[in-house]
Amino acid sequence: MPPKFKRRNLPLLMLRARERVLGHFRPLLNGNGVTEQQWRIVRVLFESEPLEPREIGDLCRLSSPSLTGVLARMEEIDLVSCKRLKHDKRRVEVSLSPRGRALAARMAPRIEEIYTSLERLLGENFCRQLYGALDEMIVKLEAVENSDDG
Amino acid sequence: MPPKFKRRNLPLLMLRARERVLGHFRPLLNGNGVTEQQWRIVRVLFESEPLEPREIGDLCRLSSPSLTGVLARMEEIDLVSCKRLKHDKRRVEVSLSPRGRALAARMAPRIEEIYTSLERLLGENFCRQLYGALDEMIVKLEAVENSDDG
DNA sequence: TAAATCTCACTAATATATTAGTGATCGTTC
DNA sequence: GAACGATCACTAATATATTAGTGAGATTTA
Repeated sequence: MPPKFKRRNLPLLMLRARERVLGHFRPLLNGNGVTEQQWRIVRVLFESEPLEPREIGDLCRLSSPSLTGVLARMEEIDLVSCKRLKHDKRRVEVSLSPRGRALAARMAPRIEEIYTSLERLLGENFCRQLYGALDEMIVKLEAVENSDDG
Repeated sequence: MPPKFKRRNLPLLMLRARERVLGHFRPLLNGNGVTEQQWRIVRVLFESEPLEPREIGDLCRLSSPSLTGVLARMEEIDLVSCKRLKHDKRRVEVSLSPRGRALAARMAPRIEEIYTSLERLLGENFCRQLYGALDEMIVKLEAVENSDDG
């Protein structure tokens, strides 16, 4: 029985690889009571605060509808605080709460440890090339998305 | 303000790259009324039929709970048929329906076209190395998952 | 062969993803 | 400055993801 597809399923292959990577972080995230998506947000806010939902969505690849729920839950468990801008009532400003900031500070070194172990498993050179390849993919496959603007 | 993390968010980077790839397939999938997950299943069944849920879950990286719903919906819209095995009533056998098989046959060449255009955008050599790198990651990061068996 | 164990699909509950659409608000144009 | 178009967060509806747990049914063990 010859294969009916010449190419392997690339999105599936990328999903598999990503699952493996996430598998190394998941215990830490679960142990600290944050989901993967919540951690993405905590992480970007820890680097630069405050941010607006639209910016967070772009940085963390979360759609606007997803973001609405995620931010609501994060505010619920006191990870972030959201306040509407006075000069533009459409917009919202999101910041880490003290608890969220403490969580980020506490988790950061553990996260780095995991990256160190990943680099040991994969090799530093491999990792460098991997990041480069992913960046290159994102740039080269980006144009097509925006080509149906007009 | 120095960065607080030495490493970039690798799962996020992989998600971004995967999103770009999927962006090229999504119009075709949506146009044919199948979700990404449903297409993964149709595709593996088109290559080798029949399969059991557990096998499909492993091949397509769908958890058992997700699979239950996805397969139910696929049976609902007549893409697959599920029948329980006589000699082992725990197990189920999933096959493509005639309609599912026709869909796969009709979509296959369009899928290949998209891969061709991706290869043109990224370069054949790049793609070959990409597949290799992802395979390597999956193997090298696999051991750790199974190391907490005992 | 009865009990303990294991496998399998499935349920339950909550969190996200995806697609389409909406209302309030802002900037621009006339 | 009122109509217009654009932006923004948000809602609604459906599909998946994740984690924990269950019960029927097969397999192993005692």
